[in-house]
Amino acid sequence: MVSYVLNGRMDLKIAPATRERVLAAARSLDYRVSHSARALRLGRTNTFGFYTGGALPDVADTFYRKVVGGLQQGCHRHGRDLLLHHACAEADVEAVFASLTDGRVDGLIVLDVFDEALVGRLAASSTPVVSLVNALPGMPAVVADDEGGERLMLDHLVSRGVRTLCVHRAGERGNSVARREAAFIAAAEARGVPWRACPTRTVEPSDLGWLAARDFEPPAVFVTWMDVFAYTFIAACARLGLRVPEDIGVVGFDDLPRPDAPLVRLTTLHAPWEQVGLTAIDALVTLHDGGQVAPLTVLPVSLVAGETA
Amino acid sequence: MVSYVLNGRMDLKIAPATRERVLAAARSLDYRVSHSARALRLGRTNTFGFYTGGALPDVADTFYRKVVGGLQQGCHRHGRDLLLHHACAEADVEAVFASLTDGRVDGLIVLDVFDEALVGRLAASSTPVVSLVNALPGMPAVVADDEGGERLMLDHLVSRGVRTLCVHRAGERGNSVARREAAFIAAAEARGVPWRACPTRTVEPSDLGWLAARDFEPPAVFVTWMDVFAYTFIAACARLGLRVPEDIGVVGFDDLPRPDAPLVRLTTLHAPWEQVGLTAIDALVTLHDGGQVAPLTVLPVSLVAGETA
DNA sequence: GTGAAAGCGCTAACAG
DNA sequence: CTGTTAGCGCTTTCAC
Repeated sequence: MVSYVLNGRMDLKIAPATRERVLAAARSLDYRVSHSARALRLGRTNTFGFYTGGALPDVADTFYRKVVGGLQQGCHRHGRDLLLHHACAEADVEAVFASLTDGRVDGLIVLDVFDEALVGRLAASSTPVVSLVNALPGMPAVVADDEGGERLMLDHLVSRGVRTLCVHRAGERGNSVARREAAFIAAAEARGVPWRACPTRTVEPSDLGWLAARDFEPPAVFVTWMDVFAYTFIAACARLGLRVPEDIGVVGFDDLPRPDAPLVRLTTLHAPWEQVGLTAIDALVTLHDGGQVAPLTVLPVSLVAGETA
Repeated sequence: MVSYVLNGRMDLKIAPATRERVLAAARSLDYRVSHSARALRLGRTNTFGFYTGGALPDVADTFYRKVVGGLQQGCHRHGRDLLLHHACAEADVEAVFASLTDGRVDGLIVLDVFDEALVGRLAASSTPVVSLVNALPGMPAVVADDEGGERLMLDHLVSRGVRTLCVHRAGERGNSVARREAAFIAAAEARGVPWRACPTRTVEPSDLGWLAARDFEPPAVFVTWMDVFAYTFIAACARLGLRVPEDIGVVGFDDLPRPDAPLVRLTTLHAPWEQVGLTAIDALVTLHDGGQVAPLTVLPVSLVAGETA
């Protein structure tokens, strides 16, 4: 059995002479396995796919790398390959769905799929799908404990004697950022700590009027839901001549490494994004093998007490 | 011809009634094409692969996104899919080579493949391969004009009356960073402008002695080969109490957008990384169709006069 | 222990 | 214009 030899299988007894004969022939013919043929025959590809809706904004890069790193590690542990599907902005839902479920991969990890029709198709398909970071209807998800993290953050800020909570209103809905915001506000209200909304979408002067006017009572902290936004805020403060944290503090979420050395160590929440990716692959393997997985897996988040609040 | 109908081919005349019959059957059976079967039959996958050696460091994220964006756009234009291969650090060269050439993709774009054995195998394989950013022996490459860019930069600095050129010695060899460094130094010497080497590998105090001691005569500029390093340098200057560009200027290369708003607009060289990716795909398509491509394609770089030098 | 052969789903060529 | 069929390269079952 040529196939047995080439795959290095030891479960069948093959005469050493025969084995060597096969190997020699393969070498001389410059034999290369055909992935397509094997996949067709086996009905599986030993490959998992990663699909993220639309183009990832540049700001998400480091986060993305963390997640993909976890996926890679998980795939490696289970002897699977990882295929990074590329979102095609112009393609319609059916085309994207077709290309995701054409048998190229045995299962799918999805992130930031906001198209409800696509989510529905994927949830109903026979391909196992696991959602990352955000829970999606109809499929298991692996997420960070956004709510628990924000409660930790509120406790931290209260213990530091903060007087004014300037809460970032990003205007997002139904995703992890929105959950963080809701959880923080709920915690503040439960503790009776006053807060105010700061609709600082960008660092444009029009959005930073409250900051430029120093329209807050120190000690104040600006509470954001992503590190990258906290860093942007720090840059804006520097431009406006405000010191962090003396004039106003700032906190984030993610605890992602920065490409350039930041001027300060940010006070933030550490979310285990690699672990999220790794856990999602574990779930996908279980699903692919016909097992059951929890509809929602929540991974813990911890406080990183830095210098900014 | 069921196949003709399902593929929406109009070159063969099919009776509308038959066409509709086929389509109805496909719908009722929830028919889905099999990528593997089609690939096996056709001997092609309409997919190009992107492979980058080892894990990409976090600092390269934005650059990576730019390049991949260009690849994606190019693939889309040519109706190809893009498969992002994942480097598996533990796997040996033969295993990586086998997985890259198992017929999963019709051609390969490679970036930062430093293993010479792997380069040799790929160059000798029947799979078309195009190298990006760096030229590699035995395969066509698409690169930015590192040398021309650095000449532009030298001219700019000279015209601004710089007196001391502190040149970053990154210690890299044989890649685009090394080419930039060599070209800048050659241009400086050709113009008779003095320069000195500054082995600032990191922002550790031990590497920044010359900067902390202000061991340079203003107006001085620190010349680096990547934006990310220039930003790191700016952060170090801030920590040491030096102003940029008053005390010392700094310039970079890449002109990549920053996730957070930078405090200053960096003086740098704009390299068209998306265009590099796009051009590489064009070349790969030509190669795959049996055509010839130039061994080296050099894309122009332009000066971005910012506020830091 | 080893060789032969069926068949995965698809496309293209060919006969009707 | 339409139905049938060979065969892509692989794995696995079945005779030998």
